[in-house]
Amino acid sequence: MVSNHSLEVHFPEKQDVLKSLLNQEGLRLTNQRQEIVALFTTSFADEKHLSAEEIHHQLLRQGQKISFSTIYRTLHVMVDLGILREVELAEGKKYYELNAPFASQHHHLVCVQCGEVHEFEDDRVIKVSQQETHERGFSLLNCQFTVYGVCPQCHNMFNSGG
Amino acid sequence: MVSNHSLEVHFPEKQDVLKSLLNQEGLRLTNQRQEIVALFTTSFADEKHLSAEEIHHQLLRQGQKISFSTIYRTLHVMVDLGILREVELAEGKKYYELNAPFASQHHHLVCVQCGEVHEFEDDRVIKVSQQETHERGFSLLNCQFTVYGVCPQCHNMFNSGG
DNA sequence: TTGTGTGCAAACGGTTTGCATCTCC
DNA sequence: GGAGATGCAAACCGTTTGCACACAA
Repeated sequence: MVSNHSLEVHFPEKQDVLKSLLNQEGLRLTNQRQEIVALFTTSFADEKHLSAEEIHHQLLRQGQKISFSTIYRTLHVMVDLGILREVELAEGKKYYELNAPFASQHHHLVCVQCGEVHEFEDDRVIKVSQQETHERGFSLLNCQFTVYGVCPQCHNMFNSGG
Repeated sequence: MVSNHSLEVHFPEKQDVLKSLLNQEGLRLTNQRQEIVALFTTSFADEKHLSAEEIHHQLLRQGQKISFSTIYRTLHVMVDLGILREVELAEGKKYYELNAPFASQHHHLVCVQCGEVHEFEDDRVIKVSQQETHERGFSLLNCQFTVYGVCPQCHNMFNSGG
């Protein structure tokens, strides 16, 4: 059987990019910051929209001890650097995801029953943003488009399960 | 000079609609509920996106004494009845506005500096929502599209004021 | 008259902050 | 060595809730 060692390398170039982005602002690359960002950049992470609590939970499971203050402070730093962006998916808590150009410009379709989140891209959304801001003389910073509905699985549950 | 008495009538038919919507559900029309909904329906209200705190403030200024618990409970009732809907405009607090069909389907352009909110309509946004939900078998409940930018006035302030 | 609505105050949950200690540059 | 980062615990702030009293139907 072939060694899967290559799957386990730590992609040092990613850490270098992160380090120089931080150092440019007089900030430092710490273990905690690395681990938090890694949750968003590892190719095996299928859930890329993370709340502070989910980050805490995942790092604890990996054996990393980290405080909520550090998580919140790191998330702010990453948003300021443009590495992450905040998204509104559910009520009462904030979610974070990789920001463009580190990830594609996309929007979200959320099932209000099970919380499942789909991403999608559509140029029309960007065009409407550009048109509206241009017409009113605004500069465009950001836009959030979130569609709420019920997914097929949850539909079936209600229809068959009573 | 002509009396402006007609401007001051209380549009009793609006209260009747509200009362029957409530009574259908076994709920009651109280003074507090009337006053809260009136903030959204009076034609002179130029700021139609209100938070619980703004509602509290405006009613106090009108000499109405009301508690936050009543405001929050009323907002929930009105959302359940479909009269109001929640919108995400700023961080950390919820805003409410008249819901369709009591108001038009629209979206928001927000200045992140001064908080000014513009409403706009665009069929493309609804079409994208319908297309995405249809493609994935979701039912469409709701969508929120919010564009963030800087308005011309705030631009000028930064450019000229230093 | 009775069940719904209100106000008060306390609880709640996610987030922020002050401070002592630690660590990256 | 010194500025910046961390962890802890307490504070914070918008929101929710339990309970006694008030009021619409």
